[in-house]
Amino acid sequence: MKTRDKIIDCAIHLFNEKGTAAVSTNHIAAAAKISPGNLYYHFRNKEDIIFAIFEQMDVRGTSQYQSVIDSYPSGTMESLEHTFLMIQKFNWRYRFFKRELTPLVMNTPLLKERFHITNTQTKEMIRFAIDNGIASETIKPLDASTKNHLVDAMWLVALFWLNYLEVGGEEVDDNTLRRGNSVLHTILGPYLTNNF
Amino acid sequence: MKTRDKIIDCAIHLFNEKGTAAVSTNHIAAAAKISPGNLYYHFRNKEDIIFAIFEQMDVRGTSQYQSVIDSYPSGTMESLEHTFLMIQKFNWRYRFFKRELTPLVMNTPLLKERFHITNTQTKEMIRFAIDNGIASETIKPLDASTKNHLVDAMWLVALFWLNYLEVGGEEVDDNTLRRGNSVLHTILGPYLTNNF
DNA sequence: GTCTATAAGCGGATAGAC
DNA sequence: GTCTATCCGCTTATAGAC
Repeated sequence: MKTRDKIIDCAIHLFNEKGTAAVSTNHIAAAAKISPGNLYYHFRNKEDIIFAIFEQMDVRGTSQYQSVIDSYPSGTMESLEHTFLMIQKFNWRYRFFKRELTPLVMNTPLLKERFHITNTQTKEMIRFAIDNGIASETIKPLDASTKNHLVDAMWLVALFWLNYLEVGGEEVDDNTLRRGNSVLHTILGPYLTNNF
Repeated sequence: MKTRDKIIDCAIHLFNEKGTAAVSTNHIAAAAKISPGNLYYHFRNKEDIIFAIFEQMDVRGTSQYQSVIDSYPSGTMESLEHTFLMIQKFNWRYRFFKRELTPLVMNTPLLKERFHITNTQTKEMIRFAIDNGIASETIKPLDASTKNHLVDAMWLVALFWLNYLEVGGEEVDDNTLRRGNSVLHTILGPYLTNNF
């Protein structure tokens, strides 16, 4: 394994354990069993490492999303559920990032810019899925503003469900993740054609 | 103004501007125009200050909630809307706390314990409001799990709407806060008796 | 690419005078 | 209650040898 990747792996692990603020570049170097100087050969600073982690997340996330919609066509309830669970497992893997999402995005200009792109794309995908649902008569026709609010509601739940569980002192496991899915279904359900 | 309160005020302001990690006790002391030593006379450390801020939030929040439900009986749509907007304005005032909610709650045992109480109480209030809505036939009868999921959905939106706006690069103003209200209405609307 | 050594600075925290 | 002075430890970051 390349040193650069080893650094990223150890950083993810430590950040998930203790949060980015409590983890120094020295800690990361020690965990990766390299010298502090070596770490600075590969990265300019901690921010740079965090940004590299974000890029990894972004690339892997896109490819995972692709494999879900290859298996379950967009706009079906199956694809919705599998996408949601995929996102949650993903968020868990990089959980420090979602926990500190707002400060990280706000205080790092580069990250802000890049996250904004991903964020916008994701909302467009949700909108696209809803449109497909309407076209295939899974979802009832919606006026524009209701559709916008549903996109917001669904993306909000997907982004923050993990945080919601953690601040509530709940375990993150299959049960609680599935409950997130049920919450999503409670929101979307009344807008489905065959809900009752 | 008492020194202790001056420290708390300056700390809130600085934390909101730069986040808790970037603000040292020295910065707070300088902003409050007192010596670093004096700060340590009033608080054991930074964590202690954050906890004091949480207590202030908690006390003021409870009293504000009281004045809302004194004006608008629990279970009406007016009370829901006013409560939501009140919470958002409140979250904005202590916005650093909501931005860093998960790390703060997870890494501070004392805060974890206290937040858990508030969190549980709030969910009970939402449930109480829904029950009142059902009793007064504003809300259709709900089975137990749907009710649970609605409580989760509504509290999730109330807790994280500000974060949702900020990570999306949106301004926090009357417009976007009202949009949060609309999202809530899109979620709850189909469960109302007179929605359409 | 990787190491050792180290500079420079900051943050947390305390002692002791007033 | 408030100040000044100060100590320790840690973190970031770089220089230079291998």
